[in-house]
Amino acid sequence: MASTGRPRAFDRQRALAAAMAVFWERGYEGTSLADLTEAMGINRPSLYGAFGNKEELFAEALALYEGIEAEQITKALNEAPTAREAIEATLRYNARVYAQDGRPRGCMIVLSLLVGTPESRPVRNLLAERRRVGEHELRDRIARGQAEGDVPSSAAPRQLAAFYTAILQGMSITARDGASREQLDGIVATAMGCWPK
Amino acid sequence: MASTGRPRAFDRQRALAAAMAVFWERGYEGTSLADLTEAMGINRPSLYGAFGNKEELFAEALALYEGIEAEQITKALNEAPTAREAIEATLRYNARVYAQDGRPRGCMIVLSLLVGTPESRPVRNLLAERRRVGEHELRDRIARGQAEGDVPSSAAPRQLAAFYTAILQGMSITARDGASREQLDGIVATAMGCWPK
DNA sequence: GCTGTTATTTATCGATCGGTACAAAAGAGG
DNA sequence: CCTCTTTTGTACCGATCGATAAATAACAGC
Repeated sequence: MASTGRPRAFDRQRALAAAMAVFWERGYEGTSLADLTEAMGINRPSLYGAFGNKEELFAEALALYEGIEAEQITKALNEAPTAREAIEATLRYNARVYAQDGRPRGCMIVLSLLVGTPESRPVRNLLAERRRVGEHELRDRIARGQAEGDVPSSAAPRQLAAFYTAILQGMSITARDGASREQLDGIVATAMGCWPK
Repeated sequence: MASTGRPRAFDRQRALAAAMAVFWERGYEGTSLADLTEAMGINRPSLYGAFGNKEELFAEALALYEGIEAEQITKALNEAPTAREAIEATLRYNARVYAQDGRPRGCMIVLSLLVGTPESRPVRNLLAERRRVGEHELRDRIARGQAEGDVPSSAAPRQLAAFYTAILQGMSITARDGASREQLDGIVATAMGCWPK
């Protein structure tokens, strides 16, 4: 309801997308306010006025990232007829985008901040929580497959989800280390060999 | 041959071990010179005199870390009679130490610095190289198993090594996120299901 | 045109960053 | 004792960190 006042001179969403790209590439602690304002094309007070502070801007950039990625992941998870195909499609999709040109390699949620200063603890917690949610989505899909009969009743959805989550995290690091899509696909192929029979 | 001059008043190896602990816990960029000197119990000029600078100190701390870990890993890899047992022993060992109390969780080589500023690129390259070496050791052990006949000739050592490396990296993140040894062992158990038959 | 509100630019703020200059101190060799 | 060498503690360097104060500019409503 802020129809009054001087109108914002920049596209808030474009600026946010630029911030997301920098955080994704350099991580939370590796990104300075100077990096952000330069990439976003705005001055510091404009950033603070529109986004609060560095931490809030990161949280919003992360939400944008998830919003962009969620569509395809959700599609891969839900549209496949069996849990196994759903998990494999999710892994294959990530193998593709993690090594894609024109964007930072690997997953922003996994790579942005794993260790750091006590001051950045809230950001680490935020990211850990998002990882936990992702793992839960895998688990729910596997449990659904079990309920629908395409996953053996002897399988342990929680354990399988933890395993495929670890694989996705390892793939993010491997992608940052320069692995090609083919190499990531090789990891996916091997990982799918663990599916319960 | 520096028998002359004022003798060093601190234990260099103890100070290095303290630096290693801080780098391991907070990562390279998350650790400040103030953090280091406080943990090491020395003043700044002593640190620079004994270790060069932050980057060289990190490299030496990393070498110490590898030296400590290498013994058990090498033992696990070489003493098992088959490649499968060797890989599983390595994974089990890491599952145990990653979640062990009294030390930072996860692997220092994996977690210390994955993304960051352009200035820290040399450190990232150093860590990526160490990860590559670790992967190569797994590969060599699998290839040896193939030569010795306990691994199917149809198996792909390179692909298997990439897979188990990804698992170890994912386990490091999972451990940092608070996973118990039992949870990590569950991942190991699932991952061993991918072993070629 | 005037008022109220918000965004803009410029110029900082105090704190911390990694890294050192300098002089006093502690040993070895003479 | 004196000299040489290295380490020590103190105090500080310029640069950068995240974040703001203050003044000006651009709009809406009246």
